[in-house]
Amino acid sequence: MEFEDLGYNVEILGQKGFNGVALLSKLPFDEITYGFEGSKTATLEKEQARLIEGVFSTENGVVRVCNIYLPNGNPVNNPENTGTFSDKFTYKLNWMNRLNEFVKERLTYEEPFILMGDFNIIPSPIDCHNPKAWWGDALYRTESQEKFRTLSNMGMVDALRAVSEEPNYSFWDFQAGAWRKNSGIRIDFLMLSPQAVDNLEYVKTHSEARALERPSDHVPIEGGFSFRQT
DNA sequence: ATGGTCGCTAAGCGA
Repeated sequence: MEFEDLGYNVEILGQKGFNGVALLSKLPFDEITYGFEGSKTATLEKEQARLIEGVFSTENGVVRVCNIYLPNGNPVNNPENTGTFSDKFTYKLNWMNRLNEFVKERLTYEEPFILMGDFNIIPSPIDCHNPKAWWGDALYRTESQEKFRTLSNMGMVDALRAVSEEPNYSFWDFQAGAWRKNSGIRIDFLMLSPQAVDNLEYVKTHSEARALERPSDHVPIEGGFSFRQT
């Protein structure tokens, strides 16, 4: 694997052709958590591969980093349109409930904790180019936004919004010339515990990556920290 | 309202 050749420690939780998350680290992993179940085998048996967490030791203490791929949840309604939510949207809401419980526990540790990844949530109108077009979508409806807001209510801070009021989109669809029209959305975040916010130096959205050849539809969000002695 | 574009994997699905 080429990332190992570059000196990274690599941990992956993946389901080929479906879901997957990974962490690369130059520091060794002290602990790894695969999904809400914790172990790789239990998680792959019982749930989708959407969460991986590593704990690292620095000379100034521990840092906990969790990468997620939150379910998309579309289409929201059942095809018969009886007003009932689809299995996919229900899975999304339940997954968010479990995430919120997971984060609540992490916050009791009072560690620098970084929760990052594809949240598949557009938190507010400023986070999309055309709010009207997204209304009712699984990424932009009250049920989803409320559960995302629970993270802030518990004390997690949206790192980008701590430093910028500009839209800073992280995703532009491959379809309908979305990149050309700057019809983007901000759905990828670094959410920080208070102890992580205290050490945040900068956040940078690498929108230039969307103009590469054969790009991803997402772009990287870089967070810079300088962890001090505690 | 539909289809628009990708990746994965070899037809159709999910995003």
